[in-house]
Amino acid sequence: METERVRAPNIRDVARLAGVSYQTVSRVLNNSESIRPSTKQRVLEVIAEIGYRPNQAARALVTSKSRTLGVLSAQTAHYGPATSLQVIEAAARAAGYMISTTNLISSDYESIVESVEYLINQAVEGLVVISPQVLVFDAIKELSVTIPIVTLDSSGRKEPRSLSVDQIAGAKAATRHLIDLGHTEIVHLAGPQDWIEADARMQGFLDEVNDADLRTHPPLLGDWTAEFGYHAGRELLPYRDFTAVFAANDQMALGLLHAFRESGLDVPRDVSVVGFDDIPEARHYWPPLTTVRQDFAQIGHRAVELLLEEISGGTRTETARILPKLIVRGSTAFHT
Amino acid sequence: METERVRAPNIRDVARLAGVSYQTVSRVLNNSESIRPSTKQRVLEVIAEIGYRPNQAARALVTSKSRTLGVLSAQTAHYGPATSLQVIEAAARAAGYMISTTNLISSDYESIVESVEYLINQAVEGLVVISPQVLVFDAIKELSVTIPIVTLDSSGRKEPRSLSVDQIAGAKAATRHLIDLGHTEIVHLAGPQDWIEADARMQGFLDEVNDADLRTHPPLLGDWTAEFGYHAGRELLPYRDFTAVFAANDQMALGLLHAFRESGLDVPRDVSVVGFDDIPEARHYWPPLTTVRQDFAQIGHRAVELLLEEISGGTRTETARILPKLIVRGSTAFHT
DNA sequence: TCCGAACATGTGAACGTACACATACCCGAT
DNA sequence: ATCGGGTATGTGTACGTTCACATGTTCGGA
Repeated sequence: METERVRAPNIRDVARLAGVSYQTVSRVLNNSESIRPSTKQRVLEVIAEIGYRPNQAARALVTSKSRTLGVLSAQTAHYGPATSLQVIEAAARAAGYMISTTNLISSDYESIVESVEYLINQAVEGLVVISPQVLVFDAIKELSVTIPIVTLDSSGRKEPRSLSVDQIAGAKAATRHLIDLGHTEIVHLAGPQDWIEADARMQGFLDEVNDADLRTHPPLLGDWTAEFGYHAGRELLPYRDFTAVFAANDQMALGLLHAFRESGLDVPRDVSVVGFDDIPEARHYWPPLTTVRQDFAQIGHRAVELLLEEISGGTRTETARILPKLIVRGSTAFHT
Repeated sequence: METERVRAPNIRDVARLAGVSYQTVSRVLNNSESIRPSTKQRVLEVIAEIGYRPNQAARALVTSKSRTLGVLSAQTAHYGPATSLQVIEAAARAAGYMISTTNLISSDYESIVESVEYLINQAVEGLVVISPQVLVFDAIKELSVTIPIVTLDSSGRKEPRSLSVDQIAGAKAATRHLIDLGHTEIVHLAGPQDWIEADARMQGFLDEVNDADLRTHPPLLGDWTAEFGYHAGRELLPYRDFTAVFAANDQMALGLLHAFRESGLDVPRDVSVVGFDDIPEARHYWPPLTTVRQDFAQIGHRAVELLLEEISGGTRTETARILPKLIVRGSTAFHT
């Protein structure tokens, strides 16, 4: 029966029990070469036996590397960001990094600055910005952040390292689809304009509508929620000067479907609706939603890849570009 | 023009510039009392001027406190866990803690152990287990984890510190609602049985059905997805020996709605459907879904509260209990 | 005027690891 | 036998902070 162990075992405890110096133990831990296999074996046995775990704080202190990545996100309760986040966490872990997350609740400048500072204080080695809002860039600039950053961008901002999901192309594809079906009066239910993604989708929509010389309906600015989509739908109804709506995400599209159905309109016979994201539920909405698929998992994965590459001194500056894909389902039909 | 600063300023740099000892700076940083206001002021000015940031690693090393909470989660892309996680992160941050997350992808024992070990290696001071699977408890036991744990439990497991959302009561309320509407043939579309939540909901359903002396249909075991709900709905159709379905979450309920509608059945006229969770979209499904609301935000908040309390030496052992609430919408109707 | 207590500040260590460098060991070629 | 060079291992130190303790400083009361 031993006495109560009050202190966690450290590298020197291991060394003593294995009959080697602490430096040898360190070498084993860091997979250094030029260690005799038998020695390594012995050390590993002692480690397993006494349940030694390297002290990350001590490591971080001496190497001045936190092995932590910061993620600045928003809307983490939504499918897209949540999925990306999940993949980022897994990818980072696989690479021996941990993740520190901040979820932006309000989008005022102050809280953004606070979040970025929080991450900086964690000594994160790199930063992933998910679904960035415009102000995030300002905050990063003002704080003169010097660590590598990857933004899951979408615009023409031309940050040196951004992972660009071509939202504009996606929005254009969605709009083009409606035009090809014969629709000439198309309304866009946009996202909040301080979101880069929302802005890009609106841009794509406007571009395509202009190219086709159609009348431009002023877009409605929403907040991504189904609730908003529902109310927007109800407000649109009295006018009936449109035959199709392109919503900036699937949730808002769902709200539209609800509002239209409730008032006796049939989708897609009377109105066509297109969403964006292709969340897993979209194909089970009624009618199944035509939408634009983004591969959130791939986005998260590439983001970590890019970031780690830059942290380890890579110099590649091209921006990765991911193309979203139009998924045609039952919520769109020919305008007759 | 100074030379390139290659090293981040430390506490001694601050001390020198402020004309005090490093210990005084430390005191300022830790809000120690008995510091002359003018001294504190001067130190703070220097800190702001040179952009000094305390080195967390050094702090953690000497205090042997990581100020990190571990979160063991699953399904983080789903609304419920994602919402809880988001709140947990915010609450922890507010308390000066950071969060280290692991998302369980597969539910095999090995990967659970790996995840727990990962968190332990981060030297987390406490552990929150979201939507736990049964095996998680075994893993925690086997690894003889000694840090405080709060599980967002739901069962009668009687862990000393669990935050119990009374899933059984929720499931009973949902089932009772259907019975009150005159339904006697009710099917339960359950979640995966290695999930404690899924098990508890099934339990509540079975209890209520037995209490009412109704015929017990064998529950279907699903995987939480709308896709599964859809296929389950299609498989149920040929039998038509039921008039109501209680799904263990809203997504599966959505799939059911899809399958039923597709085959010409009207919900709620021909079949009533109840979900669970009350995700924000549920009220915009067609028909708007009757479901059981859980306050995921509150859950996350209380979890952190409990955990921090225990970390700081609290000894309260009662389990907090949160009651979900039945939300009646259009997907349920009297059986005629 | 002096003393003691409360207050304010300073000094020496320790936390656990990795890095730079020093040393011991082994083997083959001279 | 001796030397050189690779391989294997050991020793000293630094990282930046907090803690325990030591010292200096101020102020009211005798």
